[in-house]
Amino acid sequence: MEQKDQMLRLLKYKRMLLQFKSMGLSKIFSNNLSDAMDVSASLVRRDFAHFDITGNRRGGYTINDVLKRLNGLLGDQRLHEAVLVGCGNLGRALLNHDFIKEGFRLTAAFDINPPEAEINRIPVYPMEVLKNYVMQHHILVGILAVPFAAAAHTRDMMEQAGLRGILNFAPMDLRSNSPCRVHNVNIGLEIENLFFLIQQDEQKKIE
Amino acid sequence: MEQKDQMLRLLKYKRMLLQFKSMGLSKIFSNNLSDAMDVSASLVRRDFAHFDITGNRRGGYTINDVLKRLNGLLGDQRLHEAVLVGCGNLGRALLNHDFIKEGFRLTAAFDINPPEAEINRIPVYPMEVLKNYVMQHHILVGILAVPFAAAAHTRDMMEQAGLRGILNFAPMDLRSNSPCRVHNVNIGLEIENLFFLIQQDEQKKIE
DNA sequence: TAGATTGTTAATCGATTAACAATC
DNA sequence: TAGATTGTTAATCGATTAACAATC
Repeated sequence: MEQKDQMLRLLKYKRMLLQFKSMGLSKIFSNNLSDAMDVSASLVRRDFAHFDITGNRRGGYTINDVLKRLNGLLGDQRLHEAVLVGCGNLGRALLNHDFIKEGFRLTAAFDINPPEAEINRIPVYPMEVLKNYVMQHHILVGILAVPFAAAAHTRDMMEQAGLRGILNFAPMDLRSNSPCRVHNVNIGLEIENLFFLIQQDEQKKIE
Repeated sequence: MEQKDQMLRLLKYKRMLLQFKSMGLSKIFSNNLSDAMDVSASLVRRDFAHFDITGNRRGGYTINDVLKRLNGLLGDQRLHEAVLVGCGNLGRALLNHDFIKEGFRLTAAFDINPPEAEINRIPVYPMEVLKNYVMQHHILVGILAVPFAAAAHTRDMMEQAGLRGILNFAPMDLRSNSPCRVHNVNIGLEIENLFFLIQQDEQKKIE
């Protein structure tokens, strides 16, 4: 978990600040961000200080300045590119979703058996050409959306293709190995966790 | 984050043990679980001890015993039921996915403007009847899969309908209020986070 | 018995918070 | 000036780990 949480917070600060900015604000207090997100004002200031984001001891932080600094920290602002592997239901849904606003786009999709030549104008290729495509286009990140049974094998292929990061939607936690980061999004696990927590809430109410 | 992580670990232990069991094992060491998951052996033993799951100082833990205890802890084993709100691309994909193996099923879907009467045999109703349905069927958990602009409003409707937990897929973090838990799954944020971490990896390599 | 693994304690670690002096 | 907010320090908190005695 280390500083991964902090990075996620930086991304959230950025999004939140863009929202405040679009509402016409130009200054912001650590307190405002604390209210708008689930973060203490102390932590906002600490995060900012840690990355040399400074404010004014009377007037708070200048949104534009903070955004400038965050953009610098969060890396190149060109549109990021990623590929998708697995064109089942979930894969198709992701292909049909427009992620431009979120800073990246899917440039190609892959499937052992491409159901169509393209989906939402994104070309669909057979798995065999994944490696070539990834290397030629210098793609770093891929979304894995294949069924349980194919997950582990697909992960290996994606890593061998040279991808450095994988967002895994298959219902099986995949491990992260050194050259390739894997983040798991396990929908079933999240739902079961919710059920469990709610059940506990009920029990507490009774006690 | 508190003990939420611990609960997630319990769910993962369960899944992992089921896998080991299906492979024919009947005994397991804390070390095995440590190897198979991203958890130290120490933590496995601590988690188990914390929930009175005991093993044998020579032969490790009996998988069936642990599973029995975990099932008790993780709550009723009847199939959990949830509803889905928002039948766009992502919503449809979720409706077409079979979550039975993961312990729950979607019993109904809702949309301001139902595109079809049913999807994958799951009925789709207009939003107006959400509250009635949730109350009549004692549904506790809902998946939110509407666009950004509708997210906050939809969340309110779901809470007012009586749902106690929401899994939010809209690209906007929603806050958790006391009677209703909200867990956010922000795909865009996850991807951006991956890009950022990878970029940092590169920089470290250069240094 | 000798060896291996659990169960448990104290130590460590890192992240978060509280508090307040500095200062705009 | 008086008041408010940052920047920063030390205190707190909780989760994880290391280590080892108990014991099968």
